[in-house]
Amino acid sequence: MSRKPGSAASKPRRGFDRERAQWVASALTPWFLATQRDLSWRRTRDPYAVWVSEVMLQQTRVETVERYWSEFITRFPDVGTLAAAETDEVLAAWSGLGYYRRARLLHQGAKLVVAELGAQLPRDAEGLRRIPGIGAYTAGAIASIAYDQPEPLVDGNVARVLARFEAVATPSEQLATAPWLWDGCAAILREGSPRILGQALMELGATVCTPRAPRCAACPLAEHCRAKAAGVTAEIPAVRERAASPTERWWALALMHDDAVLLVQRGEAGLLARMWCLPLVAIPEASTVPDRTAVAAIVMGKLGSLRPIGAPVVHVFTHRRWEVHVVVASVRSATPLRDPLTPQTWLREHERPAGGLPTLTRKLLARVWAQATV
DNA sequence: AATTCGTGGCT
DNA sequence: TAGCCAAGAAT
Repeated sequence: MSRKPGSAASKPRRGFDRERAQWVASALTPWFLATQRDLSWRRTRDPYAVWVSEVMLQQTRVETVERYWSEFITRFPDVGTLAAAETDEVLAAWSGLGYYRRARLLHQGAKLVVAELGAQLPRDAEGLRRIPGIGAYTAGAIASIAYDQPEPLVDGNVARVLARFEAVATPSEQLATAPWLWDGCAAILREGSPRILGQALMELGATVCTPRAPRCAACPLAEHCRAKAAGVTAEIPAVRERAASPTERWWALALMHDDAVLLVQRGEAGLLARMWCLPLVAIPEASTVPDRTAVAAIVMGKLGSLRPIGAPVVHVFTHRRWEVHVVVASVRSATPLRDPLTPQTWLREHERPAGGLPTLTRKLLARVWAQATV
């Protein structure tokens, strides 16, 4: 067989032969059935509930999702209820989970399923893939877990497990889309119960074949693991260096009126989209004292003292670090903002807004109420 | 293809 | 402590 130099075919052979896939399936199945964690969403096969769990689990730890999933399912028990809900209700239920766009895409997806699919989730990955918020991984996860279909799913866990098992040093940023991984995963799922094997691959990556300090002594695949045999487990997958996240500095205005503080709803796009927050004013370079002119550009009426309180609240996002200095000022008007279109609400201590309240705002409010009672 | 999007726990 | 990283998707 002739092969063009440099083509994919000239690369070292990768992936699974049938025999190797069979062995993985036979080793993984009893291991998973004996050792799997008791997770809330594993007690249902309702495709909608599985869908919600998979979206919540995107880039989010199992322990965190355990605090949200049951309550969300209770509040929105089926796709119709979710589709009929207001965006702010959904964001309220998602508050603290992060990556809030997931909640909005899930909501959009529910609306699409109700409006166009008769409130029934597609059973195949291709159909699932067309729903907002469902990418290649989530489509495979729903198809395999909820419907027991041999549709491959490659998340960070599966990629790491299979890359190590085959000793393939694919760079981590390419793993999610590497065809040999998807083919290999599909080959394994075909050799047993996709519902069990898909979760087993992830469970192994999450609890045994961990990024650092993998517990190879407890691994059911260790016997035929090529990374272990070659002593290269620690080098797979290859990690890339990431740029340091810049620090941005803000004044957060705690505008007080009758023991209430003003919250504003952020814009529809970008960081913390549509979430409630204190009004923020960017702090110019080298500035240390609240700038009355900058505040007056946002707030109408006479401003009394602008009183900075406490040390700055530091909040770290994925690639941004915020240093937020809370500044308290009393206002006469109940509508103090210059922009009348900015959605606003007054909040007293122990109250919650009707909508999304991100962790950053919780931190800022804690600071406000702490000083208010002094 | 590289960026953008939260949060919390761990080392 | 400061970074690392987790059941990714969209653009």
